[in-house]
Amino acid sequence: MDKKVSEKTISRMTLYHCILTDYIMKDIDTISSPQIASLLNIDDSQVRKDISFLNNSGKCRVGYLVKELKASIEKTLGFSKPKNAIIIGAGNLGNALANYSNFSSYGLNVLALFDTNKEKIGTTINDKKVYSITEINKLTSKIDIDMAILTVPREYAQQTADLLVEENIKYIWNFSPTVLNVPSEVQVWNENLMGNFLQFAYKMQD
Amino acid sequence: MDKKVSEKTISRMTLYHCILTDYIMKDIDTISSPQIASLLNIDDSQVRKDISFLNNSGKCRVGYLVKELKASIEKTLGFSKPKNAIIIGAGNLGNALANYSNFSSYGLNVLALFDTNKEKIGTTINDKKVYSITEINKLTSKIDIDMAILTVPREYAQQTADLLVEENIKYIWNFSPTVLNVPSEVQVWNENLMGNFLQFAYKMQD
DNA sequence: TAGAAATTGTGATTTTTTTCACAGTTATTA
DNA sequence: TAATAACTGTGAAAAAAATCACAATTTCTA
Repeated sequence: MDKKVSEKTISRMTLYHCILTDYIMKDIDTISSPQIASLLNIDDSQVRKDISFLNNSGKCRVGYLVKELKASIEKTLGFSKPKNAIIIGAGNLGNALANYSNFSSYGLNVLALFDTNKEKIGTTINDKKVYSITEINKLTSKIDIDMAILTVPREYAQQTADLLVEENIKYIWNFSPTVLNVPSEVQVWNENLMGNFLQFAYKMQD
Repeated sequence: MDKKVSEKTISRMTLYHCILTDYIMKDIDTISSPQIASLLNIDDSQVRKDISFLNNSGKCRVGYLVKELKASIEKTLGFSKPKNAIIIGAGNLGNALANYSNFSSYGLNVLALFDTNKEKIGTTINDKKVYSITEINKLTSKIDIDMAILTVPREYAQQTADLLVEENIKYIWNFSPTVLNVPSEVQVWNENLMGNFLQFAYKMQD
């Protein structure tokens, strides 16, 4: 691993990546730091400093080569190593995520879903089977699961997380609006849609 | 409006709010800063400093009163003023969000959905009607819409945003994996699920 | 071809955020 | 009741992040 890049820089890089993808669709070959900066309402030197962590150099008076820069970001963000994931909770959100076909092009392979609802068990969502959550061990014992995507209702979130910890899953992408209590070796990424709305709402009351 | 609270503090407050909601469900009356801090893996003085922005005081040796603290956070985060929203794009994600019954208890009222797909137009999702996007003006001219939730595919995101700007909508909660180009008076909050995954994936490669 | 303009890359500076350290307070325990 | 332990609240210090400023370079224009 190269030098450590801060979480803030990584977060911005994912936005640069969006912009670059758009530019490629529009067949534009080059992009400058002031262009990126103005789309994101940030300082252009910030953009250049972020890019300086990649092994990438721009051209004076021209900017960066879009494709090259995109590839550099992908390398740093680790697109290269695909990750196996399971979705726990086949409700609306679990469904939406299972149908999100973009995931695989970003290196995230959703292998299956798990739920407790008997009507859902046995069905298929976007070619992925829905299993009973009691069968989770049958999968985890066979295949290395890198990540669980947790979309169960908040009242079941903690007990489901406990189960995932037992199954030795180390990374949980948590969409339940609750803070999970897990051992320190397990990492949780809180999506917290409700919280994000509240943050946005706070900005709105200006 | 009171003193300005930083975005980082607000972001943490939404997590404190989650924790407090859990504590209420568990019938626990008090909580201390070290308790909150250990759940979030942050410093306890950070928690206290954040709380100091609220008009709320804790008790030595006891901590904070859960209900009181939750109410203070809600006041600061502006739960009080309900916001009218429309969802643009009745696909999987739009569907999931329309079904998210929690929204209203956080002050977000989804009034309707809009789509271009004729099979969806006229249907109802969780008591909310789906209209043709060409009819958007009929609603915006009658009712004050505070926010649009954008869940259309990336290739339509910009043109849809342009339409929303025309309709004088000032806040866009953008779930498309693209950076929107809008006038400076319009505020965009990028949800960027893909980007968040990439950020998490970066943490995974340690 | 000379001057102007646009851009990168990066040290230095400033601002913001986090952490530290500890006085002051209160409940608990021996 | 006195000592101890567990808190809060907050200035001071440290660390991190963002911005500034500018030299160096390249393209464009007249």
